[in-house]
Amino acid sequence: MSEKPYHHGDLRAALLASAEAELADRGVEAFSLRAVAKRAGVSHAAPAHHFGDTGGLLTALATAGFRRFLACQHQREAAAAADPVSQMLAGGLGYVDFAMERPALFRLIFGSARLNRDDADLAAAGAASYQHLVDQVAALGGGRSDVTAAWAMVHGLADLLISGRLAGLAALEAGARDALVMDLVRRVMP
Amino acid sequence: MSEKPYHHGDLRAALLASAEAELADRGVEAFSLRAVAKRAGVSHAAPAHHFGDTGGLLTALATAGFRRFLACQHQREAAAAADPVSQMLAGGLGYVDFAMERPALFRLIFGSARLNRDDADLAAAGAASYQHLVDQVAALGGGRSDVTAAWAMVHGLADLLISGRLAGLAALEAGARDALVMDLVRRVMP
DNA sequence: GATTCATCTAGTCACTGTCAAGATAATTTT
DNA sequence: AAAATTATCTTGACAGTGACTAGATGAATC
Repeated sequence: MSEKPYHHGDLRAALLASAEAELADRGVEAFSLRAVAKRAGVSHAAPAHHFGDTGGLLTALATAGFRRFLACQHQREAAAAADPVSQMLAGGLGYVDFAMERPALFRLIFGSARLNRDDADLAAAGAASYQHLVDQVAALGGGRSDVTAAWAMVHGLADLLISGRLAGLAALEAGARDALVMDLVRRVMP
Repeated sequence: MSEKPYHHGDLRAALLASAEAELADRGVEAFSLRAVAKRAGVSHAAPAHHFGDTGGLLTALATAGFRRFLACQHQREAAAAADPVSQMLAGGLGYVDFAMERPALFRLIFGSARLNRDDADLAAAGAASYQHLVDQVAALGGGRSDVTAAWAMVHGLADLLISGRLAGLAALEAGARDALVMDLVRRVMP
């Protein structure tokens, strides 16, 4: 196979990977479409065909990010006991895991103004995440306000952690941090 | 006084005001130094003398923002009863008020990567906000983990609200929303 | 095998942040 | 009061950016 075939093969996936790397390196605010293209070894206008504009690429990245966000929670849940309380605590830990492992992606998903809010895939991925939380709270016999309480607590923890404002908590060894996070989530359980 | 004196008089303050307006209009990610200058009716390089670069202007804006953030809480607290519980609840309401009134500024303060983290004034303003929370929790007899719990809860609420993910809560009439926020904060009190 | 279509490149435009050089006015010094 | 110094602001330049157009390349279809 030649070094530079005109057709990339799976440029869409390659661009998404490059975009995530760029996002992690430079953050949402310094995100550059041309830098993504350069990283993928492709011309500066190549992304346009697959994603339209920058917002389209970021939206696709956020959609994939939402799915991995859920996967992160499922991973923790699979390693936990099956009772609703343990499952909910595990979900919270997965939430925080994702934020700390991919802070820029977390911020993109939950805070960026550059996403196409009316994108169907993105909305579906976001709704799936929300539904997961609702299910967990329902399994505990909780209602609307319990969902809000749990979400706000875990989300606040995650956001403050990656902003560096919970330095004491962030500096803890992983096990100790998990214990503290679980303690906090327990406070808002129905 | 002529229409366009060479020396502005108080360009620094004027630029800060323009910057905040720009921030509110276009968000952190689309923030443009040149647009700020144009808005203030001044040449594109004028801001550099007062703030250095874009990060410098945003840092100054964030510093002022932190002070107004505290003022927003004080305003609520002044209207509340003097007991520690009421004061703490009022502080939480002020926290959310600020976020909903100036979402972009809130995001800048707590999330932006474009701030000079080692700026002394910014650090001091941030520390003052944190200290206020610590004091309120201490007045309730709470400790470290209570501070984290309260902060995470209120911050998570604020951040989710301005991201549009708590549409149900955001749509509530102000009084009803306040009641719900207070109910949630009460859950994490020591 | 010819045509059609998807994919990618190259070039352009207005806009951005930052730097350097110069113009203008206020302040200080003498 | 006059001169020198300093602070403030403008102008012009540069590389980098997102988006658009036109065109080149190769795969798929008929």
